[in-house]
Amino acid sequence: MDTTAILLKTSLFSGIQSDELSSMLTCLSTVEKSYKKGEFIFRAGESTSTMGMVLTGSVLVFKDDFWGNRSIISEMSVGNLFGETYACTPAATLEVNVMAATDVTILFMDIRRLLTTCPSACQFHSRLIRNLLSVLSGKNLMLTRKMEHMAQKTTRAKLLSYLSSESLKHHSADFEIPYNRQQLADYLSVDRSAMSNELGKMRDEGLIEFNKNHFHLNEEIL
Amino acid sequence: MDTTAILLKTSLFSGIQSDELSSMLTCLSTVEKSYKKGEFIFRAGESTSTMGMVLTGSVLVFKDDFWGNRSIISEMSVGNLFGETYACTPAATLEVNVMAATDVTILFMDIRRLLTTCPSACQFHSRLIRNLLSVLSGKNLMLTRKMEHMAQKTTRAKLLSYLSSESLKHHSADFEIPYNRQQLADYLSVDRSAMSNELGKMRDEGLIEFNKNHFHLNEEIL
DNA sequence: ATATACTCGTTGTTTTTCAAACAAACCATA
DNA sequence: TATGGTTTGTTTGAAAAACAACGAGTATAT
Repeated sequence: MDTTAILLKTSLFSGIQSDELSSMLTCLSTVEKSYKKGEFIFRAGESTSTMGMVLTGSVLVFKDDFWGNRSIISEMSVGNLFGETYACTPAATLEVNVMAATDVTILFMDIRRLLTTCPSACQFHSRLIRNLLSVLSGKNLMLTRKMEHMAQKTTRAKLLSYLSSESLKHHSADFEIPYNRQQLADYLSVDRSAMSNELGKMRDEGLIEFNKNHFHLNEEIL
Repeated sequence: MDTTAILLKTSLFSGIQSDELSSMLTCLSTVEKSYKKGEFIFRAGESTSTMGMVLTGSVLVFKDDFWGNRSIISEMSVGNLFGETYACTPAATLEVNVMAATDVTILFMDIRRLLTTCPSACQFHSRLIRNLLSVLSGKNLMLTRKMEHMAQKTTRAKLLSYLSSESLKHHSADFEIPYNRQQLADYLSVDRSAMSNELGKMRDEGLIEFNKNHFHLNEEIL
């Protein structure tokens, strides 16, 4: 699938016509770039006036604290935006890292072109800005839901909270999660081995089944 | 201080001239309303197309889970917006509660007036929308910072993470926090008594001093 | 095919949290 | 000033999590 086809499906470009897109991309000074798995796309401490959109592959957004503990904020796959928060407040320096979770291609956009150019000059600026508003409020929702998982007291409760919400999101008791065990532990802020242990117990008790990244929730917890 | 003076200082109305304000307020169908401490302003499960701004007093934004555990997301004081995330996505129902933390007066604004009216009809709409963008990205920052506190493993680490960030915010080793003990525990997702215990130990070890809501961080942890 | 690195599960020990109950301090107000 | 309600601090045993170390399995690259 080419870049245009991908973009037209994203929430940022929702409502934009295919023939309008190319002039918008020029207007936003877009640059496409590829990264290998494990490479940093943004690093905490840097500042940026561009935001990125995942075109292929996926990225991880995370914070590392002073002691090296990693806290994963989210995984972003095709069509998702990252860095827009910092690009919106140019004074701020990045507080998060963004790393390629797989080989990825990223489309960078200069957000200043979106915010500072006179909106009436291009009639689609205002549409883009309102789309961006909706992207940001979606992220707020995502963050408050993640906090709900983290707020649970026990590892088991955190897992159930997360797995239930994934099940809801996928409209199915079967689904794949985008994290391996260590990443899931870093996402929920728990110890990996303790979490692995807890998953095993939950399987023994018949609550869930899983194989690698595939999970199935049994009836009793739905 | 009258409503106009308050509003002109808020980030939502930043850059708006005093003489423009009153027509904007009409345009946004604003309604002012008072609540007693403890009253609900929004309830999870409801839907809303209005967002609120705190004019006097303060409110708490929180989630209660099925078992009655409360997770406080944030306290909002004068000038802060709430509910804008849900007002931005009209389909969504509220996932949080908003309660008066003190006696408060709230200014409600119809966000649809902001989003759906033709932006060119009123030249200040676009300014407001961009301000709203900046408010939302500020909230994203706030949420990721809060997550950083919650991601810490021990109660002590959570407290230190939170208190340090408050100290930074106030540019001082002395500051007041907006929460009582139970609220702070609900904010950090820890047990109140264990937290109280930990605070006591930290005082004994000379790391911090506190009296009610006033805290002082000693040199060794700055 | 082999070496290497990575992932995942398991175990036992140590540390922390949880939950409940109670005491002390504080506040509003009658 | 007396009183009742609220907030805060303290203690305790029981439960849970964190930690560290190990081994098996899997994938990857040479």
